[in-house]
Amino acid sequence: MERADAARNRRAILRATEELLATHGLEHVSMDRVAQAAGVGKGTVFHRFGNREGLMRAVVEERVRALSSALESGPPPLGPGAPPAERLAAFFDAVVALATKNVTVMAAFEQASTDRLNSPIYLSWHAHVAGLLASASPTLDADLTAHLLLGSLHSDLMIHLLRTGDSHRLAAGLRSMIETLLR
Amino acid sequence: MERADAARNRRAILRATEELLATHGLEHVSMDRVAQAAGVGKGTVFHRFGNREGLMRAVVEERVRALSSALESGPPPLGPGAPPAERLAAFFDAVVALATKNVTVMAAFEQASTDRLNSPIYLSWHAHVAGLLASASPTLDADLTAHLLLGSLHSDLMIHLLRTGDSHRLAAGLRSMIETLLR
DNA sequence: CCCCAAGTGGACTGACGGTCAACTTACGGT
DNA sequence: ACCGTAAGTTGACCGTCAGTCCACTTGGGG
Repeated sequence: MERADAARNRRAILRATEELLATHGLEHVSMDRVAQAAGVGKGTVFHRFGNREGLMRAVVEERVRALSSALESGPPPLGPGAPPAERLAAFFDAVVALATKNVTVMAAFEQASTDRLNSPIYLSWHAHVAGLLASASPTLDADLTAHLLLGSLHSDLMIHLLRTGDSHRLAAGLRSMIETLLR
Repeated sequence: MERADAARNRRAILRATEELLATHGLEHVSMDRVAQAAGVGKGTVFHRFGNREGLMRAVVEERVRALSSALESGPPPLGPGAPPAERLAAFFDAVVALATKNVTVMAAFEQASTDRLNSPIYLSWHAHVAGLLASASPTLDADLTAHLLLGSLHSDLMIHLLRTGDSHRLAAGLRSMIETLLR
């Protein structure tokens, strides 16, 4: 079990990280600053989260949890029940919205991550997309296509689209791309 | 003009960087080690290339130069003359082969780069792809689609595909994706 | 051959992620 | 109510990094 003070500190650290990421750029959010902002020693941060990657992953996982559960047990078209093509469209609408609202957090995670493509979040999203693609179109290379579609969530591109004011085009573009691929 | 010793050092630094990247992982290639391996002082490296990003960009540009000139003045289907769809397919075949052979170099550049999408190389590739897409299918969002297709060159994905032995599927997948999109 | 702009080198700085051993504390068992 | 201990906390410390700076050297045009 996790002691009460440990749980309190975990929450404090997560909130401090989120706030620092929101107010300053991700490059100014060092582990020292997180510790200071959370009012704990640096050792505590590392004891809780292992390393920078672990901390950023925890922050991302918090922001993503709602979508994850909606995917596996929510109402259609996001959850099970709707036809694959519709579920795919719904998923990308949702995930693009999520990524747009959390660019900085996602970017911080990507930067700290050594193997993005093996992170639990990416793996589950990839499995979800690949599975739906495969059941909607058996001739497609579902595994690879899933990677290509998920590549659109890369923070580089998100930041670029937000800066140029073109972010609204991403969801639409993906929708029509999916439609074309499954035709 | 660049003095003779300066030119010699520039080449030595570039070669040292390439060799270190090839033999050790990119995370073990520090500016100090590059300087030492090239037999020059660290100050010289920074004087020549500005910063880590500049050095890595220079290495990448060297590896990419042949493709760039083939695109704008080489024989079809890579160069001008062939129909857009064929030029696109040829481009992605070539660029995937290039990226496969130079994963480490590309990865080092990405990691050191602060704004990949505004680097000269990416800008020129994006313009090339977007232009061809637009002329082959006026209804497409060519600009966005070009970003999505070029996302497949991200080193994360390349490394993953190489590790799992699936790299050969990338070129094929892109070919059929382009064909589908332009149909 | 001389001069100086161009080039060089490496000690130095500040910041970083991560470690660790000494210290403190929550809390289940008695 | 108290105590023993496993769990948690801490910040000084470490090695490494990218980048700076200035005293010094040198290529090569006039």
